[in-house]
Amino acid sequence: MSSLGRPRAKGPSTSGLTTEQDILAAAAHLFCQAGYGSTSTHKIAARAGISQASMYHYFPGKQAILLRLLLETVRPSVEYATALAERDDPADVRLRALCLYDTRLLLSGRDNLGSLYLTPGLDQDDFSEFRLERERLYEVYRELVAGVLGTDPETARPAAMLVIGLIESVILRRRTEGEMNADEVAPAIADAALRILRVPERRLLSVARVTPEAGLV
Amino acid sequence: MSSLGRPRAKGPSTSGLTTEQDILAAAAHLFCQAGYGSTSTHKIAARAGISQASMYHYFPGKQAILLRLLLETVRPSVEYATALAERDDPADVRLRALCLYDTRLLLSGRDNLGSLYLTPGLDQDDFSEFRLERERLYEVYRELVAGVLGTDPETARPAAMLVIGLIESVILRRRTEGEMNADEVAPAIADAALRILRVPERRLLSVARVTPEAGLV
DNA sequence: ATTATCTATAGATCTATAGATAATGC
DNA sequence: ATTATCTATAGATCTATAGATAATGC
Repeated sequence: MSSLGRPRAKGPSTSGLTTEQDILAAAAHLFCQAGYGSTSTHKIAARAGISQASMYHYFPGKQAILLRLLLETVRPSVEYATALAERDDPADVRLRALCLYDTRLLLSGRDNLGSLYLTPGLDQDDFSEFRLERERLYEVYRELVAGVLGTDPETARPAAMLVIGLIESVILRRRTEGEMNADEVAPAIADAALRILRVPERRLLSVARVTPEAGLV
Repeated sequence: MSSLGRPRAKGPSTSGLTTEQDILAAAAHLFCQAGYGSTSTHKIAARAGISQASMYHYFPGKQAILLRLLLETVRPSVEYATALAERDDPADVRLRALCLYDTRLLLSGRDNLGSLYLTPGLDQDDFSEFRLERERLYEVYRELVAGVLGTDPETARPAAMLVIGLIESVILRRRTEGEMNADEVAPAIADAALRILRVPERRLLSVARVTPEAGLV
């Protein structure tokens, strides 16, 4: 823990994190609480325990911080999904696992990081990297839904959007209702996703049996 | 159309709306595009065709504008829902009608006004009036879902949240995917809502038959 | 020498108010 | 006289940069 550079005016970080991580954590909290637009670089720096100017040593601006947070949030999902896509379990089993995983992810963590997806302006060029990752995730959903329905992925698009919408609705729900018990909510969401796709109730029972609550992979 | 007061510097409103409505429309557009926090009173005024200071003649600040927009968006839903709650059609028929109505409402209008529900900070005191209205709407959902499930409304709460989440997911979808055909999406959402509640497929067919696409009431 | 931080600050922007002004109404 | 607007502006805040400084590394 030798510390290079001039020491912080307000004392060293007590978080045990790097300064970059302190900044990301501070921004995550403020973006989720007050919103991206209402959060100034000064407030982020203050919460991270550094001066406003020091932030620019790590990020060229607020936008770059948001992009990093978005990527860090979507990437675990994409990785899990692409791993799932290569397995040969039945499609409904894999889809249920993905729903469980994503719902848990959205309900986990101290801040409602999923709510960053709701930030206006993500259709701007600067966020194309995030949009691309998200598109990869959506693609896996389409493939799995296609597998369940017995159609091709393009035909499955509207149904997949219903499923994705249901999953992402936990972001809004966490916002309005506060914290929830993921072990109750996640299976309820996953089952609802399969019901939307008309998976019969008796099939649901056996799918639930082979999906360990921890998810596959 | 006699016009009281000093004329606007940039010429009279071409919208045919009152100045108050011009302000609300301008704010709606900017809040939805750039987000509440990133929208200044100056930008709102500029889009409304008045000076920044003139805005304060109509609203004490940005927050009051947001509140008005939120109330104007949620109230039609609440009215439709409470009217529905008093009818004696079967619960599944009424729930389907409400889902159709709300989905259509969220998909209608030039701006994605539903996305204002996603604004951080609505848990602040200043928005209690909006939260109360929204709670009234949610209550009707719980009653109708309870009717479908044959339980009491409190027991129906988790299932109702799934349905509400599904409906509200069209806000996110409109944000990410752009405009959609409400006549395709709304029935798909409504049917999915009933499937989540395990309404059997054959019952769905007859429910769809008695729900005129325009909804009840 | 290198690094991570700092302080200071210019210039932009933003909010909210004071007070003037250009219409109509009486 | 009343009203809806305006212009002007004080004071706060915000972003981004320049340049200084207090550590460690060599």
